[in-house]
Parts: sequence; structure tokens; C-alpha cells
Amino acid sequence: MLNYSTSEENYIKAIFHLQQSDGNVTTNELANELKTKPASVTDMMKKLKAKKLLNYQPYQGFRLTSDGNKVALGIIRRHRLWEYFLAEKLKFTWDEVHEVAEDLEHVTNKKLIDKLDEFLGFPRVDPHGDPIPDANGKIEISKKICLTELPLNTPAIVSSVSDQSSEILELLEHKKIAIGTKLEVKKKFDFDNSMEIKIRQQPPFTISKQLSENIFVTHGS
Amino acid sequence: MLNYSTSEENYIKAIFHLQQSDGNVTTNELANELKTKPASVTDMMKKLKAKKLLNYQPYQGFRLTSDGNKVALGIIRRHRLWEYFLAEKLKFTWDEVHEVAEDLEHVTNKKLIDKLDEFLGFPRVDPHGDPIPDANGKIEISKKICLTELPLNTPAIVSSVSDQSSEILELLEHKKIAIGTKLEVKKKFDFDNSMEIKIRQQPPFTISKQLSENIFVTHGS
DNA sequence: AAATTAATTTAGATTTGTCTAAATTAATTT
DNA sequence: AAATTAATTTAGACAAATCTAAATTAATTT
Repeated sequence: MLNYSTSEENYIKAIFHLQQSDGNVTTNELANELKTKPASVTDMMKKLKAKKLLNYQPYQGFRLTSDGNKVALGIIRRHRLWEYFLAEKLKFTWDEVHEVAEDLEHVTNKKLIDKLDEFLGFPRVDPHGDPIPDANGKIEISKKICLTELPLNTPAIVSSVSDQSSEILELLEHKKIAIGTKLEVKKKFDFDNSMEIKIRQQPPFTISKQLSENIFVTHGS
Repeated sequence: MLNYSTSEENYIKAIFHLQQSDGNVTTNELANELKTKPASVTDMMKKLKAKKLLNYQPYQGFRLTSDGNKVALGIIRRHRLWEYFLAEKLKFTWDEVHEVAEDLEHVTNKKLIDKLDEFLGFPRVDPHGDPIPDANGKIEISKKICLTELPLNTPAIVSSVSDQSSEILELLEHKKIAIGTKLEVKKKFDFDNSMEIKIRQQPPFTISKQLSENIFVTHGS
């Protein structure tokens, strides 16, 4: 497999993530995501198209080709394995790992990553609950939904949290909500969109709209 | 502490290493070491001088300033800690670690490196026997000498091996010579500069000039 | 010391990734 | 449908890191 520059990798990864929700990705969207300018995005899109990683027609937005997807999954594998390493072995807190992994992910040595995977015991999800692609780029897709969309009284398991700041971490720790926590939504209040949730062996408590919007769950056993 | 580009770091590190033996480093020497062209070296020397990392007068060669030395020791610390990690935790063989560490060393996040150091148990030497600078840049200097310079019948400990190829590794494994091995030189043969060495509880055996030139030892207890 | 050779530097070009400002295309309003 | 606005692309410039070829300086020979 070929090698790509750090810059190319960052674009590929960003397109991959934006594709998940959007389908087709646009120039401005990507420029905004990468904190760069639309003109720079267009330049890079031409380059990635020439490398057959991208389907792109001027003014039409873009999607990764299946080759592009493979490359993206490789980058995401590296990122998430390093995140797991940082949290599990180096005792970084959950909200610190992303930034460091952003740099480590660009070290592209297959043997390094495969041995790291083995050393870590082939983890399935990173510290945010996101699945880690395996050496072949296979990734488990668990239909993840936002806590706001979870029906009442339906057991679910917290699988990820989107806004990765230390402020949200502090709140989650205080509320004893972590990746893997089993919970149910008991009530929803239309007035402020807060909701009451229940974790087994604890009294129910209320969380704000802002918090519930950032918690994602999978249907739990 | 400021950040330097990968390219700048590679120059700084190379100058540091060449300084150890040479004192003053020259343009051609450095170009040769980095597999680049003398003109590129001159360009970079101006840049590093402007950043006060280098004492440099045109045509006069160059040395790192004390600031330059500090930067170099930081890079070497990162390199050697990753080498230790790769060998000890990921089970890379001794001759594979250098290349991978060349990439990892450029991830400059102090917290990452200090936590890695702690995770590894604050190792003192890397898998080649070279000392690892501590978080303050302090490095243990053990007067290391080449096996060819070791007096006869003087106990010594193998501390490093310079030519890091898999060929030499194979030979050393076969001869049961490793970092930390205690040995004495029993005889030197002027004809081919081979020497007979003795490791405790083994019969003495002969090693070639080429091999002895690549083994370095410290005076052992 | 003049001539030759070696080492080093300068000048100018190239590539990658970025930018600003202008031009173009698409979408939306009236 | 023409005009306006928004999104996107093009054109041209810039900085970093490199290169080749030419010019300069230092070292060595004769």
C-alpha cells in the first residue's frame, strides 16, 4: 500500500467522518472541519482524485472511492489503537487522548500497528466507545443512536460521547456515566428538553439537553 | 520549549552524533550522514543559526550551541524511549527498532514522553545499550570503549553495538553476545586482528576484526 | 606563490501545501 | 427569467525543503 502525506491523511480522514452523516461532502464543509480555506480544499481534492481516492466532479461535492475508504480505515485504526494505548497503558484521561493520537496516527508502519494491536489484546473499541477497524480494515458497525432518540424505558448501553472536552468528562464522572454504562430514559421534559435517566442501583436523576445530545448509545441486552 | 520541523530535528540529531566523535562538523560530512546534498545543508545551517541552535561561520564548520544540545537530547530521549518500548513491549527484535523510532521520535508531546518513560519504568539504556536522557536532558556518560581497545584479561560489559544490521544480530545471537554480557579478551592475533574472548562458563572462542570493531564495552565490575 | 583540487556557498528552479483575491458556477429571490 | 447571493474554482503568490549548476573560498601540490 502506498504512503500518503500527513496533510493528505487528514483530508481523507475528515472526508470519511463527514461522509458518515452527510453522504456527499462539500468544499466549505471540509474547509470548516479542517480549519483551512475552500481554495486549499479544491487543490487537495484534485490531488486525491488523481490518486483515485476520491470521486470528484467540480461543483458536485465528493465521496471517497473504495480505495479511499480503505486508506481512511487504516488511519482510523491507527488513531484509535493509539488512543486505547494512551488511556489504558499510559493512564491518560479519556479527554486527552485524541490530540496526542492525532500525531501518532501518521506513523505508518504496518508491523508497528499490528504489534501494538496484539500488545493491547486486540481491543474492539477505543476509549470513546468507537469501534477499532481490524488489520483488514473491517469495522463493527453497531447502530449507534443519540440518547435523545432513545425510546423511554428501553435499556441501552453508553457507547460513545461526541464532544470530547474535559468539561463534559467532569460532568460524566460526577454523574457516574461511562462508556459501557447501562441506562434507561424514564422521562422527557419538553420545557427544556432535559430528561430523567436511571442507572441500575441508583436513584433516577436528570440530565440537561446539552448533555443528552452528546451521549450515544447502542440497544443494550 | 519551541517546536522544530522533522527536517530540522533530523539535522540537529545528526550534528549531535557527529559532534561526539569529530568535535567540529563539516558540510560534506553532514550531507553524507543525512543522504542529502551539501547545498541543502548550508541552507539549513543558516536557518538553525538564526534560531540560535548552532554556532556557524561560513566555511568554518559548525557545533550546536547549548540550546541546540538541549534540543538534541530531547530528540534522543524520545528516540531511545520508543526503541525500548518497541523491543520490550511490542517484541520487536533489536535490529528493527531504530527505523520505527526514527518516525516516532518526531511526535513532540512532553506529557506523552514522560508518561511513556514512567510506563516503561524509567529505563536507563535503550536496546542497543545507549543511555536514555532523563526528562531534564541529563544523560549518563559511561566511558565506552571499543572492544579492540580493551586491554587483555580485563573484565568488561558489552554496552552497545554500532552496526545495527540483522547480519550482525544473527552473528551475536549465535555467539551468545548481548548487551550486558560480561567478557574478557584473552588473546589478540596480529595476523588478521581477530581476537579470542571468554564469557564465563563457556569455552573461549574467536571473533573477527569486523565484529570486534562493532562491539563497545564499559569496564565491568 | 601559482595552479590545481576539494569543500562550501550562492543563485535559481522545483514540489508541496497553503493563502488571497478574482472569476465562475449554482442556487435562490423577486 | 433576471438579479442577487452563496458556493466553488482558478490564478497567482508565498514559505519550507529540497535540488542542480555555477561561483567562491580553502587546502594542497608542484
